[in-house]
Amino acid sequence: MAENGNGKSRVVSKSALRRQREREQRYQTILAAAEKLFASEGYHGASMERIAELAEVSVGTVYFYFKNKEDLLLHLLNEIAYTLRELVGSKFRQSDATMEGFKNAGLSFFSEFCTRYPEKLAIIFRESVGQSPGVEASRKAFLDKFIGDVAGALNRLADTLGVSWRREHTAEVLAVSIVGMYERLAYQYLIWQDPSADLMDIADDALSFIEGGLKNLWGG
Amino acid sequence: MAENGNGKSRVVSKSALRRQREREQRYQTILAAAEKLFASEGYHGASMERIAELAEVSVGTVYFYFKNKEDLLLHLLNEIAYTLRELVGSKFRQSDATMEGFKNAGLSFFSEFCTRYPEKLAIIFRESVGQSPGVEASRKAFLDKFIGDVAGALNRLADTLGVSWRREHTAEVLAVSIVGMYERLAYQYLIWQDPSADLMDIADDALSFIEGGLKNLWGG
Amino acid sequence: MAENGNGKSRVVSKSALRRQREREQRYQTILAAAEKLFASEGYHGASMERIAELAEVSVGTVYFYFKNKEDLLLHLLNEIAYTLRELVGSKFRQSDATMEGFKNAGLSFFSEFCTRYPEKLAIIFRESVGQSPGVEASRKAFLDKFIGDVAGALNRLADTLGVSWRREHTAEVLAVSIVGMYERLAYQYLIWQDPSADLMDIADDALSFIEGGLKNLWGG
Amino acid sequence: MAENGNGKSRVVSKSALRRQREREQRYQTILAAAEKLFASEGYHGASMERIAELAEVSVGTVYFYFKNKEDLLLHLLNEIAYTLRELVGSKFRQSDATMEGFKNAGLSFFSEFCTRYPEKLAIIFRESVGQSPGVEASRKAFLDKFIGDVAGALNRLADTLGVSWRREHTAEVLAVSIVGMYERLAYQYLIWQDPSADLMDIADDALSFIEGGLKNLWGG
DNA sequence: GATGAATGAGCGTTCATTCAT
DNA sequence: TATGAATGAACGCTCATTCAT
Repeated sequence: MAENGNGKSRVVSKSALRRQREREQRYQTILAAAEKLFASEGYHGASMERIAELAEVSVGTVYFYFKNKEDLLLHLLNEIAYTLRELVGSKFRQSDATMEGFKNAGLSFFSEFCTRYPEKLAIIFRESVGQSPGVEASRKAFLDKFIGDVAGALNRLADTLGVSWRREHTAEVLAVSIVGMYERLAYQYLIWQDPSADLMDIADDALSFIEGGLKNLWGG
Repeated sequence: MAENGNGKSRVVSKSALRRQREREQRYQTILAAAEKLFASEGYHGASMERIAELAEVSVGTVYFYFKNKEDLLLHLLNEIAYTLRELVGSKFRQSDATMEGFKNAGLSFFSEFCTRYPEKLAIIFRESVGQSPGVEASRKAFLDKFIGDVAGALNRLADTLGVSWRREHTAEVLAVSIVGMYERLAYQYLIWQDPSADLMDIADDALSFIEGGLKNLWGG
Repeated sequence: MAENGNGKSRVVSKSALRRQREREQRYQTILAAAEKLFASEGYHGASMERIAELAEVSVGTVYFYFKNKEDLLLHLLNEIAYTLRELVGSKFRQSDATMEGFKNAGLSFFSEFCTRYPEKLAIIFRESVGQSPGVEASRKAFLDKFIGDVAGALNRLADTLGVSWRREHTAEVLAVSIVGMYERLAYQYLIWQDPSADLMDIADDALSFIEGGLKNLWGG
Repeated sequence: MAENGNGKSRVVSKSALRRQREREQRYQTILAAAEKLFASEGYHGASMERIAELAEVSVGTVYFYFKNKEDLLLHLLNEIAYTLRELVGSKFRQSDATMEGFKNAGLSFFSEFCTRYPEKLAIIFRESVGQSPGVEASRKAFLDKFIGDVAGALNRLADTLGVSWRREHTAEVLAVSIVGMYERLAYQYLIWQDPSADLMDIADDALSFIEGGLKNLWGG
């Protein structure tokens, strides 16, 4: 439309685009308000009214963008899960099949995600736990994919080294274990307490531990 | 009182004892009802009335034994935490400073706790997450102690082998990591899905991984 | 229990009875408040809070006695239906198979029910119309029974006179018609306007009309 | 305007006419959508958004044509009332002062209105009952006119037969009664249940009953 | 004229908690 | 001690209505 000479049509197009942009912005504003409040007051502690207030819209508007409170958490969760996989999962998927790459991917969980987005961390590992079957399903879907990212990297590592796993599910079990380690370390040292030691030292210890565990399995 | 010759006092004593016993029983009945309902309906999904109903007492009675709903969860959590440390933490504390002992202690988490008490598992790792500052504090206190159990075993292992940690907090970090592994493995394979592979194989993979990680750290 | 000499047991019995009485009274108080408000503000216009206020109880108490707003209307409707059948339907059921008895029964609809209970009249013929499938079903159930009362009287009249109906459903159709007459007359002259003529004259006209219709059918 | 030679004005006129036609069409489309939804979901169950959706216009457009929801019901009600008086009331008004004509007019209520427009039937006798003072007033206005149609026919019948009424309001009372009969018969056998007997048999029974009632009153 | 995003008062309902008996 | 009826604050949610575009 922008190509033809019709001024009006261009105007329409412009205003439609602007409306689209505003719509997207409002959606994000509400999501951001929910993120902030869910993290600080807890999912149940944050009322829809307070979320609307913080987003500077009316309750009705929140319900215009999200079906209900659970839907809001669900979308927030998916957004966070996407961010986490974008920042960290992608590192595992792109890792160059070296131990160094694998460790760096793990490191990015702490440096790129946890410290930069403590609220997202709190929501994905604390607020969304056990809230409802739907949310739990979404959490599982995310974790399965994230575990898949890690397992994929492990498999590529094994391939490169020409070694194989002890059992069919070993790679998956290790991926689950590694994700569990990351999760609890973040919970312990970032949600529950400030890291008394430097977080990078903590990550380094954990990653060396993982590296050793893998090397040993592979007869290193 | 029961020792003196006063018949009446002995009777009183008897009935006092009986009352004491009944009291304790009621307390446990309510706790058991809460455990069942929290695990199946979720903490928020289980109302005090339904808990009272299942325990075959009135709501008022529940409030006689527990200050409020959070207090009920708190006591339940502590009971479960006690059981878990009794069954598993004790193994770490008593481990004979051999790798075998350390692994067996880890194994008992799955065989003695998770499979035998799936409801306790759901409550401690799902239902009590992020419910309130008080509950979080209780969860943290438990996990700190449990992590201490594991760290203690690690330290004894290191002593025996005559090796030392890379950093001051390394043992703690590893303990946190190991507990995180256990937690997520249990969540993944027991709360979210039936283990497609045999649970003992899963535990064996994880424990070998841990063993390797430690050995490697220690220049094994 | 009151028979044995045990004073305490009598006391318990007394207080239990009193509680029972109070319970019943509260139930009736709430029902009465709802009747008043539904009649004056309409079913949708009357909020649960206002009903509670008028009954001098809390909202929670209303919900203790009634599952929800529809349930409240349903119970009210049934109570009113019972009253109506007690006052009027019974007259039809007991009518002595004379035209006089039949007409007197019809008269009692106006004199015993409509004028004495204008609020019940408004609820059963106005407020409960088309409110929900459940309420509609209850209304139908009541009307079917009431129509049955009238049809029964008609059949007894016919028997006595040794006449038979033109068709299988004629008695029912006439009963439906007669009930419809009563209903609309009451709506017109008592809900919508004060009877410009004397209500008893109106009833007399209608009843003579009915009498004539029946006589004529029977070759009178 | 279309008559003058001004081409432009004719074009304007044409488009003005077209616009006028479209306007009328939109109005009717919305009314039809409301009729359908009020009948199937109930007045309160049908939201303005769903009505707009079904009419394939926006909510704003509905509010352009109708002041508010009550206004929409009011217009719908008047439209239906007009149809009913057109189809049935007119028969009473035009009845040739014979009993046959009077009965045929009554018959047309069932054959021309109820069976052909079950949704209109539901709205006028169920959905618009007790919705608001304004709607009740409109309902009353319609029924008064309809009752007037019937009363007029009755009066002409009486005139022809050279008989007079027992009382001043007798004709009106009978008209109200007859309308009530029709209303409830339709509600009972068309809204609540399929007629187990043939509807025309039902109507025939009712009309014979009426005929007899009248004849008898007039010393027939 | 038409749009549809935005509003917000108001609703029905829940449930942890209390307290007279 | 035990009861369970009573409380009422607080919640999630709806939907008729408005108005800038």
